Amino acid sequence: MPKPPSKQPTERPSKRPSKRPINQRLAEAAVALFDENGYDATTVDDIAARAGVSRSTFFRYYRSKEDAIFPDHDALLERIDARLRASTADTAIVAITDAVRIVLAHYVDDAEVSLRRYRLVRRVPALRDREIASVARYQRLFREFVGAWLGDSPDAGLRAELMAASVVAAHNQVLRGWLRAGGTYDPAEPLDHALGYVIATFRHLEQPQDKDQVVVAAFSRGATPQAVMAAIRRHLESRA
Amino acid sequence: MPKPPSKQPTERPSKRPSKRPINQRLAEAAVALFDENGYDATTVDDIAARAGVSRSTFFRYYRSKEDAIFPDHDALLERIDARLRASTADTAIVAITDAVRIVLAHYVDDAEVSLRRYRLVRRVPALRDREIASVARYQRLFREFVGAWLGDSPDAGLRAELMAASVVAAHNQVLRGWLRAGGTYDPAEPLDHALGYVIATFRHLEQPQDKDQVVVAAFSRGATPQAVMAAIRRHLESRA
DNA sequence: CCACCGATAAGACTGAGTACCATAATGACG
DNA sequence: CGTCATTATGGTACTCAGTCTTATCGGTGG
Repeated sequence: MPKPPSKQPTERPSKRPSKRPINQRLAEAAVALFDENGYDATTVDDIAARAGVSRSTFFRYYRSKEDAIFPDHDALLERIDARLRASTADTAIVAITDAVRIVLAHYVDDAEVSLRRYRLVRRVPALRDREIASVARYQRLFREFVGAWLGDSPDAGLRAELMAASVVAAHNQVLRGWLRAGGTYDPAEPLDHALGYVIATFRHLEQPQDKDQVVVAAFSRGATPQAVMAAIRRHLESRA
Repeated sequence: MPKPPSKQPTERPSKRPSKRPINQRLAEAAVALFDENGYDATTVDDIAARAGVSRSTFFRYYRSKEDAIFPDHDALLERIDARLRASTADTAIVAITDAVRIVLAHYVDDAEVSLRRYRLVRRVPALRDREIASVARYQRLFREFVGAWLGDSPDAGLRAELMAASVVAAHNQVLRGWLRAGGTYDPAEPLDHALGYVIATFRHLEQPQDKDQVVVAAFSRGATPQAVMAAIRRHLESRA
């Protein structure tokens, strides 16, 4: 198997004509050519030529032509995985929230690149499918995490699938809105809103026994307000 | 552009050596060869040869090698679209439920084919990605339908995305369970259970104003039970 | 200076997918 | 029964992605 170059091949290169690392030059050349001539009309040779390297070198850095557009998906996937693994059962929701925030931040931090890629991916079916497949891998991570979290409770599989799908869908909805708007605002608040929506959804389902329940309480008319409050508090806390 | 053969090219063919229509013969040859030699090791020439036609003919029936495995996705997509369109706002939930049932039934009706395809898709990344992209198209249909249904209510976009994702995830969860079990049971009940779960989830969210609300009522100690009931009824009905 | 080693280049090869043209089958019609 | 138009099919050539193998380049340590 072809081993990828050990590191940034030239941290401080002694070569004259090119200073940026080759993988960046290739990615930039790819995006530029895709913009200019379209995805299908651009060959790998074109990309390599503009980057000033050979076709062989292109494939040493990217497994495929599509890969040049999604250079950092694998690294991001690993960060998400790491964040999820670094959590216990009682911090699961925080871990999920954090993980989604990491993904969104990754796009926002590189708004320029994200927007250009978005415009490109939107009109090239092959790239769209590729991106969808990537999203499915995130969803799989979340599903496995939630599944392990829920253990073997009833419907654990179904709930894990639904939660993962909802979390990813919420993220995508927020991200797409931000991209469509040209990245002109901070999507942090919309994301929290969307995630809050999702979490509220499933929190309700986790305590189905409480739904539609009506509590009727009767107190002696002479009871002090403190006594009434104490009784109510005892009742509420017995539920938790 | 190459026009696909107008109809089943030979309803009752006069040719001797082959009676089944060519598209079926090609699909069967493809699946058989993929089973025997693996997906990558099978070339389009191999498939065409086993089906007794030329390579050109293969590409006239299927746009790509992958297409031979998913011959009926387009037709199914159109059926779903038709079912969704044939509904009004107040029958939306029924339409969604029906549509999902149609998809599942499509797999169950051809259990043999579905199971073989499942085993194949599971271990060929290219096919997995392709299938994921197909699922995304279903999800898109549902999303657009739900979005139109919700109109411009607050968070309509987010809710449409979440509902569509949940409906599709529920279907996938049920289908995968059935496939993993070798198609040995009727998944209709599990599907209804899963869809019920999803519908309950969002029904709760549609009345968010009631959540976490506590009602405290005080009545004169001498009030008759009828008077208390009447007061409660008035309060509840004022909410509806 | 030499030996080694990783990065790159160069070229051959397979196979998917496209385009184009030639030919065989079919079906309608006189 | 022949003719003509239509349509499915076969065949061939081409582009390009992706793989593989070999050669060259450049630096580094001995």
